[in-house]
Amino acid sequence: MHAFDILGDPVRRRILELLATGEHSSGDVVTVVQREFGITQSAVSQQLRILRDAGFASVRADGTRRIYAVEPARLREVDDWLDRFRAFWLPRLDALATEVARGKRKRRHQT
Amino acid sequence: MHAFDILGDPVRRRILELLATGEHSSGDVVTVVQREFGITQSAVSQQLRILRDAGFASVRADGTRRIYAVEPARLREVDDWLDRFRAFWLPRLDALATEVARGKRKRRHQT
DNA sequence: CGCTAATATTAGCAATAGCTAATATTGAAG
DNA sequence: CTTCAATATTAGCTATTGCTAATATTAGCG
Repeated sequence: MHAFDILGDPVRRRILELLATGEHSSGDVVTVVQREFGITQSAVSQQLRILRDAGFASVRADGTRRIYAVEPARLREVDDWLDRFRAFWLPRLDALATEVARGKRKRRHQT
Repeated sequence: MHAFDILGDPVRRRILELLATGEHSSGDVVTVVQREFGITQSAVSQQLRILRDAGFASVRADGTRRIYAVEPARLREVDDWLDRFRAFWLPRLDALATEVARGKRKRRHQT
């Protein structure tokens, strides 16, 4: 499934924003999302599963808790896709910045 | 409408990829998308309208032709949203790269 | 004008996505 | 080994989305 299909949902985006700040238990995520979107625990759990299955998040058990963390690879795909548009808002990188940008791009698909 | 909602469709993404390489007439877009997705002119035109309405593309008339161009602002939104995850794949920018990255970020929301 | 080419619009249909309600699973603690 | 708390799963409903087919619009040209 394409990265953008996953990011097309506001609940999933919100969950990822939350995970961007650090690990969180399923319960934590439910609390926040429930407050902001007014949906059930079930709905949040389903979205967490979608994020897992799509490789945007990983889980580990901590007793009866499930601790979720963001998995950056799929988000890098989005960043890579944007490369083709960067020329529009970075019309001319000077030599130095170009080097850095190149280095950054090369480093991709390694980790 | 959120940028990601627009980018969640493969036809729309393909159209934007096409426009990233330069301006194209509606007909050009139809030809390419039709070949790759097998959908009608109508469907493509509807997607072009969605891209226009959402601010991802602009049009100008050239006789009976409509020439489409990519409008980068909405794509920058996506780039901005990704900022919160960049720390995951750029764990430590050296001083130089940091300067460049900062400059880049500051320049946003100006144009 | 009347015709044609290029494009846009509309109505209606079908597939999918995301939700709720109900239920299942799993681990810890008494 | 039962009970409770945390989380996941399933079935089924509904709203939305993207499509086709048909039709409308507009510009250029004879």
